[in-house]
Amino acid sequence: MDHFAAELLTWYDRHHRELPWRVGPADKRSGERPDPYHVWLSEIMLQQTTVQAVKAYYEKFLARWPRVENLAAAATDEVMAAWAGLGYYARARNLKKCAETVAAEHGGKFPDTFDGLKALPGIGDYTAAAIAAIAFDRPEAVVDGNVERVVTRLFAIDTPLPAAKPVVRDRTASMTPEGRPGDFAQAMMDLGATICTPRRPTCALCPFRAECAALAKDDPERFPVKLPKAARPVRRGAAFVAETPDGRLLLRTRKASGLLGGMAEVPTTGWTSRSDGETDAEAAPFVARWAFRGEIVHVFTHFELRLSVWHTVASESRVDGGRWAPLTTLGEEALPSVMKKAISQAIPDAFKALRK
DNA sequence: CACCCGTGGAG
DNA sequence: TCTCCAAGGGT
Repeated sequence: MDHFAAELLTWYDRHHRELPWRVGPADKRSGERPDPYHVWLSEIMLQQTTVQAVKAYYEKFLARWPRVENLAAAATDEVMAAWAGLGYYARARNLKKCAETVAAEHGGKFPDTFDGLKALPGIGDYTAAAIAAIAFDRPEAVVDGNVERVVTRLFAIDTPLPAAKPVVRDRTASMTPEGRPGDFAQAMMDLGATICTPRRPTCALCPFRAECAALAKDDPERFPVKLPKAARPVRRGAAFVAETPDGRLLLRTRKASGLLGGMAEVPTTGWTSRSDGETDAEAAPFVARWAFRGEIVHVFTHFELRLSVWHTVASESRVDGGRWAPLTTLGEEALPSVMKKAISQAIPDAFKALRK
Protein backbone atom coordinates (compact mmCIF):
# COMPACT_ATOMS: atom_id res chain seq x y z
CA MET A 1 0.00 0.00 0.00
CA ASP A 2 1.07 3.55 -0.70
CA HIS A 3 2.73 4.86 2.44
CA PHE A 4 0.48 7.94 2.48
CA ALA A 5 -2.58 5.71 2.55
CA ALA A 6 -1.17 3.57 5.34
CA GLU A 7 -0.36 6.61 7.47
CA LEU A 8 -3.73 8.19 6.81
CA LEU A 9 -5.73 5.04 7.59
CA THR A 10 -3.90 4.68 10.89
CA TRP A 11 -4.81 8.28 11.69
CA TYR A 12 -8.42 7.66 10.60
CA ASP A 13 -8.81 4.62 12.85
CA ARG A 14 -8.00 6.84 15.80
CA HIS A 15 -9.38 10.26 14.85
CA HIS A 16 -12.29 9.76 12.44
CA ARG A 17 -15.49 11.76 12.89
CA GLU A 18 -18.67 10.02 13.99
CA LEU A 19 -21.37 10.91 11.47
CA PRO A 20 -24.97 9.67 11.22
CA TRP A 21 -24.49 8.22 7.73
CA ARG A 22 -21.09 6.71 8.38
CA VAL A 23 -20.10 3.17 9.34
CA GLY A 24 -16.91 3.60 11.36
CA PRO A 25 -13.87 1.30 11.21
CA ALA A 26 -14.81 -0.57 14.39
CA ASP A 27 -18.35 -1.36 13.18
CA LYS A 28 -16.95 -2.49 9.84
CA ARG A 29 -14.73 -4.97 11.65
CA SER A 30 -17.92 -6.29 13.24
CA GLY A 31 -19.28 -6.94 9.77
CA GLU A 32 -21.50 -3.89 9.34
CA ARG A 33 -21.66 -2.51 5.80
CA PRO A 34 -22.70 0.97 4.64
CA ASP A 35 -26.20 1.08 3.11
CA PRO A 36 -25.86 2.46 -0.45
CA TYR A 37 -29.12 4.39 -0.02
CA HIS A 38 -27.76 6.09 3.09
CA VAL A 39 -24.45 6.85 1.42
CA TRP A 40 -26.16 8.27 -1.66
CA LEU A 41 -28.63 10.39 0.32
CA SER A 42 -25.88 11.88 2.46
CA GLU A 43 -23.58 12.54 -0.48
CA ILE A 44 -26.25 14.43 -2.41
CA MET A 45 -27.08 16.54 0.64
CA LEU A 46 -23.40 17.21 1.33
CA GLN A 47 -22.75 18.69 -2.10
CA GLN A 48 -21.52 22.23 -1.34
CA THR A 49 -23.25 21.98 2.03
CA THR A 50 -21.82 21.75 5.54
CA VAL A 51 -22.04 18.61 7.68
CA GLN A 52 -23.78 20.66 10.37
CA ALA A 53 -26.54 21.79 8.01
CA VAL A 54 -27.05 18.30 6.57
CA LYS A 55 -27.49 16.31 9.79
CA ALA A 56 -31.08 17.33 10.58
CA TYR A 57 -32.22 16.98 6.95
CA TYR A 58 -30.60 13.56 6.65
CA GLU A 59 -32.39 12.27 9.75
CA LYS A 60 -35.69 13.76 8.58
CA PHE A 61 -35.47 12.20 5.12
CA LEU A 62 -34.42 8.80 6.42
CA ALA A 63 -37.22 8.72 9.01
CA ARG A 64 -39.80 9.72 6.42
CA TRP A 65 -38.49 7.67 3.48
CA PRO A 66 -36.51 4.73 4.97
CA ARG A 67 -35.87 3.07 1.61
CA VAL A 68 -35.23 4.33 -1.90
CA GLU A 69 -38.55 2.86 -3.03
CA ASN A 70 -40.36 5.06 -0.50
CA LEU A 71 -38.64 8.16 -1.85
CA ALA A 72 -39.41 7.08 -5.41
CA ALA A 73 -43.10 6.77 -4.52
CA ALA A 74 -43.28 10.09 -2.65
CA ALA A 75 -45.00 13.19 -4.04
CA THR A 76 -42.47 15.60 -5.55
CA ASP A 77 -44.05 18.53 -3.69
CA GLU A 78 -43.43 16.79 -0.38
CA VAL A 79 -39.81 16.13 -1.25
CA MET A 80 -39.28 19.76 -2.26
CA ALA A 81 -40.95 20.92 0.98
CA ALA A 82 -38.73 18.61 3.03
CA TRP A 83 -35.66 19.96 1.22
CA ALA A 84 -36.69 23.61 1.70
CA GLY A 85 -33.93 25.59 3.40
CA LEU A 86 -31.08 23.35 2.32
CA GLY A 87 -30.49 25.20 -0.95
CA TYR A 88 -29.46 24.18 -4.46
CA TYR A 89 -32.93 22.85 -5.18
CA ALA A 90 -31.94 21.11 -8.40
CA ARG A 91 -30.44 18.54 -6.05
CA ALA A 92 -33.89 17.73 -4.68
CA ARG A 93 -35.39 17.45 -8.14
CA ASN A 94 -32.56 15.14 -9.23
CA LEU A 95 -32.80 13.21 -5.97
CA LYS A 96 -36.38 12.33 -6.75
CA LYS A 97 -35.59 11.41 -10.38
CA CYS A 98 -32.66 9.28 -9.27
CA ALA A 99 -34.77 7.43 -6.71
CA GLU A 100 -37.40 6.74 -9.36
CA THR A 101 -34.77 5.40 -11.76
CA VAL A 102 -33.15 3.17 -9.16
CA ALA A 103 -36.53 1.81 -8.07
CA ALA A 104 -37.92 1.29 -11.58
CA GLU A 105 -34.85 0.30 -13.60
CA HIS A 106 -32.46 -1.21 -11.05
CA GLY A 107 -34.83 -3.15 -8.82
CA GLY A 108 -34.25 -0.77 -5.93
CA LYS A 109 -30.50 -1.48 -5.87
CA PHE A 110 -27.96 1.23 -6.65
CA PRO A 111 -25.43 0.40 -9.38
CA ASP A 112 -22.13 -0.73 -7.81
CA THR A 113 -19.74 0.82 -10.31
CA PHE A 114 -18.54 4.35 -11.04
CA ASP A 115 -19.99 4.35 -14.55
CA GLY A 116 -23.32 2.94 -13.45
CA LEU A 117 -23.65 5.51 -10.69
CA LYS A 118 -22.54 8.45 -12.80
CA ALA A 119 -25.29 7.74 -15.32
CA LEU A 120 -27.88 8.65 -12.66
CA PRO A 121 -29.27 12.20 -12.30
CA GLY A 122 -27.50 14.37 -9.73
CA ILE A 123 -24.45 12.10 -9.59
CA GLY A 124 -21.26 13.54 -11.08
CA ASP A 125 -17.58 12.59 -10.89
CA TYR A 126 -17.19 13.19 -7.19
CA THR A 127 -20.42 11.55 -6.01
CA ALA A 128 -20.05 8.52 -8.29
CA ALA A 129 -16.54 7.91 -6.97
CA ALA A 130 -17.58 8.49 -3.36
CA ILE A 131 -20.51 6.05 -3.46
CA ALA A 132 -18.48 3.45 -5.40
CA ALA A 133 -15.68 3.65 -2.84
CA ILE A 134 -17.69 3.97 0.38
CA ALA A 135 -20.61 1.67 -0.37
CA PHE A 136 -18.98 -0.81 -2.78
CA ASP A 137 -15.26 -0.85 -1.93
CA ARG A 138 -14.24 0.32 -5.40
CA PRO A 139 -10.78 1.99 -5.42
CA GLU A 140 -11.96 5.16 -7.18
CA ALA A 141 -10.24 8.53 -6.80
CA VAL A 142 -12.61 10.60 -4.65
CA VAL A 143 -11.81 14.28 -5.12
CA ASP A 144 -13.82 16.96 -3.36
CA GLY A 145 -12.82 20.38 -2.05
CA ASN A 146 -11.14 18.86 0.99
CA VAL A 147 -9.06 16.50 -1.10
CA GLU A 148 -8.07 19.32 -3.46
CA ARG A 149 -6.77 21.28 -0.49
CA VAL A 150 -4.92 18.34 1.08
CA VAL A 151 -3.32 17.21 -2.18
CA THR A 152 -2.31 20.63 -3.48
CA ARG A 153 -0.63 21.26 -0.14
CA LEU A 154 0.98 17.84 0.17
CA PHE A 155 2.63 18.22 -3.25
CA ALA A 156 2.77 22.04 -3.38
CA ILE A 157 0.79 22.15 -6.61
CA ASP A 158 0.69 25.82 -7.52
CA THR A 159 -1.31 25.54 -10.71
CA PRO A 160 -4.55 27.44 -10.02
CA LEU A 161 -7.83 25.54 -9.73
CA PRO A 162 -9.74 24.39 -11.68
CA ALA A 163 -6.84 23.87 -14.13
CA ALA A 164 -5.07 21.73 -11.53
CA LYS A 165 -7.95 19.27 -11.23
CA PRO A 166 -6.48 16.58 -13.54
CA VAL A 167 -3.18 16.62 -11.64
CA VAL A 168 -4.97 16.43 -8.30
CA ARG A 169 -7.07 13.56 -9.55
CA ASP A 170 -4.01 11.62 -10.73
CA ARG A 171 -2.19 12.20 -7.45
CA THR A 172 -5.25 11.06 -5.51
CA ALA A 173 -5.59 7.97 -7.69
CA SER A 174 -1.95 7.06 -6.97
CA MET A 175 -2.56 7.30 -3.24
CA THR A 176 -5.87 5.41 -3.17
CA PRO A 177 -5.45 1.88 -1.75
CA GLU A 178 -7.05 -1.29 -3.13
CA GLY A 179 -8.13 -2.17 0.40
CA ARG A 180 -10.33 0.22 2.41
CA PRO A 181 -10.79 2.75 -0.41
CA GLY A 182 -13.96 4.05 1.25
CA ASP A 183 -12.22 4.67 4.56
CA PHE A 184 -9.34 6.31 2.69
CA ALA A 185 -11.72 8.71 0.93
CA GLN A 186 -13.50 9.60 4.14
CA ALA A 187 -10.15 9.95 5.90
CA MET A 188 -8.95 12.47 3.32
CA MET A 189 -12.13 14.46 3.80
CA ASP A 190 -11.91 14.27 7.60
CA LEU A 191 -8.31 15.43 7.41
CA GLY A 192 -9.31 18.39 5.25
CA ALA A 193 -12.25 19.25 7.50
CA THR A 194 -10.47 19.03 10.85
CA ILE A 195 -6.70 19.43 10.35
CA CYS A 196 -5.86 20.66 6.86
CA THR A 197 -8.39 23.50 7.06
CA PRO A 198 -8.55 26.47 4.66
CA ARG A 199 -7.19 28.86 7.28
CA ARG A 200 -4.76 28.16 10.11
CA PRO A 201 -4.35 24.42 9.53
CA THR A 202 -3.22 22.38 12.53
CA CYS A 203 -0.13 20.99 10.86
CA ALA A 204 1.37 19.77 14.12
CA LEU A 205 -1.36 17.12 14.33
CA CYS A 206 -1.24 16.08 10.67
CA PRO A 207 -0.16 12.54 9.76
CA PHE A 208 1.52 14.02 6.65
CA ARG A 209 3.44 16.75 8.49
CA ALA A 210 6.84 15.17 7.77
CA GLU A 211 6.13 14.92 4.04
CA CYS A 212 4.03 17.96 3.23
CA ALA A 213 5.69 20.15 0.60
CA ALA A 214 3.59 23.19 1.48
CA LEU A 215 4.53 22.91 5.15
CA ALA A 216 8.18 22.53 4.16
CA LYS A 217 7.82 25.83 2.34
CA ASP A 218 6.32 27.19 5.56
CA ASP A 219 3.17 28.42 3.84
CA PRO A 220 0.38 25.81 3.64
CA GLU A 221 -2.33 28.47 3.42
CA ARG A 222 -1.01 29.49 0.00
CA PHE A 223 -2.57 26.30 -1.41
CA PRO A 224 -4.76 25.64 -3.23
CA VAL A 225 -4.19 28.56 -5.59
CA LYS A 226 -7.49 29.87 -6.92
CA LEU A 227 -8.36 32.47 -9.52
CA PRO A 228 -10.09 35.60 -8.19
CA LYS A 229 -13.83 35.48 -8.56
CA ALA A 230 -16.17 38.03 -10.06
CA ALA A 231 -17.95 40.61 -7.94
CA ARG A 232 -21.55 39.92 -6.95
CA PRO A 233 -24.01 42.25 -8.70
CA VAL A 234 -27.14 43.62 -7.00
CA ARG A 235 -30.64 42.90 -8.29
CA ARG A 236 -33.82 44.48 -7.03
CA GLY A 237 -37.48 43.58 -7.03
CA ALA A 238 -40.65 43.62 -4.98
CA ALA A 239 -42.50 40.87 -3.13
CA PHE A 240 -46.21 40.96 -2.35
CA VAL A 241 -47.45 39.27 0.79
CA ALA A 242 -51.24 39.02 0.60
CA GLU A 243 -53.20 37.76 3.57
CA THR A 244 -56.92 37.04 4.04
CA PRO A 245 -58.74 37.99 7.25
CA ASP A 246 -59.03 34.30 8.11
CA GLY A 247 -55.28 33.80 7.91
CA ARG A 248 -54.38 32.48 4.50
CA LEU A 249 -51.47 33.55 2.33
CA LEU A 250 -51.25 33.88 -1.45
CA LEU A 251 -48.58 31.50 -2.75
CA ARG A 252 -47.47 30.42 -6.18
CA THR A 253 -45.18 27.70 -7.49
CA ARG A 254 -42.12 28.73 -9.45
CA LYS A 255 -41.35 27.14 -12.78
CA ALA A 256 -39.64 23.77 -12.51
CA SER A 257 -36.19 24.84 -13.68
CA GLY A 258 -33.77 27.62 -12.88
CA LEU A 259 -33.43 29.64 -9.70
CA LEU A 260 -35.50 28.14 -6.85
CA GLY A 261 -37.06 25.90 -9.47
CA GLY A 262 -40.21 24.10 -8.34
CA MET A 263 -40.29 25.94 -5.02
CA ALA A 264 -43.12 28.03 -3.55
CA GLU A 265 -43.07 31.82 -3.55
CA VAL A 266 -45.15 34.86 -2.80
CA PRO A 267 -45.85 36.89 -5.96
CA THR A 268 -42.90 39.05 -6.94
CA THR A 269 -41.84 41.34 -9.73
CA GLY A 270 -38.92 40.29 -11.87
CA TRP A 271 -35.50 40.57 -10.22
CA THR A 272 -33.50 42.99 -12.29
CA SER A 273 -30.68 45.48 -12.01
CA ARG A 274 -33.14 48.42 -11.96
CA SER A 275 -32.75 50.85 -9.10
CA ASP A 276 -36.20 52.50 -8.91
CA GLY A 277 -38.99 50.96 -6.85
CA GLU A 278 -41.63 53.57 -7.47
CA THR A 279 -43.83 51.47 -9.72
CA ASP A 280 -43.82 48.46 -7.40
CA ALA A 281 -47.45 48.80 -6.33
CA GLU A 282 -48.56 48.78 -9.95
CA ALA A 283 -46.91 45.38 -10.38
CA ALA A 284 -48.92 43.83 -7.54
CA PRO A 285 -50.88 40.65 -8.28
CA PHE A 286 -54.18 42.48 -7.71
CA VAL A 287 -55.41 45.96 -6.88
CA ALA A 288 -55.48 46.61 -3.14
CA ARG A 289 -54.10 48.92 -0.48
CA TRP A 290 -50.53 47.65 -0.38
CA ALA A 291 -48.44 48.82 2.58
CA PHE A 292 -44.66 49.00 2.32
CA ARG A 293 -43.10 46.85 5.06
CA GLY A 294 -39.44 47.48 4.34
CA GLU A 295 -36.66 45.83 2.39
CA ILE A 296 -34.94 42.50 2.84
CA VAL A 297 -31.52 41.55 1.51
CA HIS A 298 -30.74 38.00 0.50
CA VAL A 299 -27.45 36.78 -0.92
CA PHE A 300 -27.48 34.14 -3.62
CA THR A 301 -24.40 32.53 -5.09
CA HIS A 302 -24.04 34.92 -7.99
CA PHE A 303 -26.07 38.00 -7.06
CA GLU A 304 -27.43 39.90 -4.09
CA LEU A 305 -31.19 40.42 -4.02
CA ARG A 306 -32.88 43.43 -2.42
CA LEU A 307 -36.61 42.90 -2.19
CA SER A 308 -39.12 45.59 -1.29
CA VAL A 309 -41.80 43.84 0.74
CA TRP A 310 -45.43 44.91 0.43
CA HIS A 311 -48.34 43.66 2.52
CA THR A 312 -52.11 43.74 2.32
CA VAL A 313 -55.10 42.10 3.95
CA ALA A 314 -57.49 41.22 1.16
CA SER A 315 -61.04 40.08 1.72
CA GLU A 316 -61.26 39.17 -1.95
CA SER A 317 -59.43 35.94 -2.54
CA ARG A 318 -59.99 35.44 -6.23
CA VAL A 319 -56.63 35.60 -7.94
CA ASP A 320 -55.34 33.94 -11.07
CA GLY A 321 -52.53 31.45 -10.85
CA GLY A 322 -52.08 31.06 -7.14
CA ARG A 323 -53.39 29.34 -4.05
CA TRP A 324 -54.33 30.60 -0.61
CA ALA A 325 -52.33 28.60 1.90
CA PRO A 326 -53.28 28.61 5.61
CA LEU A 327 -50.66 30.29 7.79
CA THR A 328 -51.01 27.33 10.16
CA THR A 329 -49.57 24.94 7.59
CA LEU A 330 -46.78 27.10 6.13
CA GLY A 331 -44.35 24.54 7.55
CA GLU A 332 -45.53 22.08 4.93
CA GLU A 333 -44.84 24.45 2.03
CA ALA A 334 -41.71 24.29 -0.14
CA LEU A 335 -40.66 27.81 0.83
CA PRO A 336 -37.00 28.67 0.26
CA SER A 337 -35.26 30.83 2.85
CA VAL A 338 -35.58 34.02 0.84
CA MET A 339 -39.36 33.62 0.78
CA LYS A 340 -39.58 32.88 4.49
CA LYS A 341 -37.57 36.04 5.01
CA ALA A 342 -39.97 38.10 2.88
CA ILE A 343 -43.05 36.66 4.57
CA SER A 344 -41.58 37.27 8.02
CA GLN A 345 -40.84 40.86 7.05
CA ALA A 346 -44.54 41.45 6.30
CA ILE A 347 -45.97 39.17 9.00
CA PRO A 348 -43.43 38.88 11.83
CA ASP A 349 -45.34 36.07 13.55
CA ALA A 350 -45.90 34.00 10.43
CA PHE A 351 -43.47 31.21 11.34
CA LYS A 352 -43.33 31.60 15.10
CA ALA A 353 -46.34 29.36 15.74
CA LEU A 354 -44.70 26.67 13.62
CA ARG A 355 -41.45 26.56 15.58
CA LYS A 356 -41.18 23.98 18.28
C1' DC B 1 -14.62 26.06 -20.04
C1' DA B 2 -17.78 29.45 -17.91
C1' DC B 3 -21.78 30.23 -15.85
C1' DC B 4 -25.77 29.12 -13.12
C1' DC B 5 -27.48 27.35 -8.85
C1' DG B 6 -28.73 28.61 -1.84
C1' DT B 7 -27.72 28.96 2.57
C1' DG B 8 -25.70 29.89 6.99
C1' DG B 9 -21.61 29.65 9.93
C1' DA B 10 -16.85 31.03 10.83
C1' DG B 11 -13.12 34.18 10.99
C1' DT C 1 -19.23 44.19 8.45
C1' DC C 2 -17.52 41.44 5.16
C1' DT C 3 -15.34 37.70 2.93
C1' DC C 4 -14.92 33.02 2.35
C1' DC C 5 -16.74 28.82 1.30
C1' DA C 6 -18.97 23.70 2.41
C1' DA C 7 -18.44 15.85 0.68
C1' DG C 8 -20.51 19.69 -6.82
C1' DG C 9 -23.68 18.95 -10.83
C1' DG C 10 -25.92 20.50 -15.01
C1' DT C 11 -25.71 22.90 -19.16
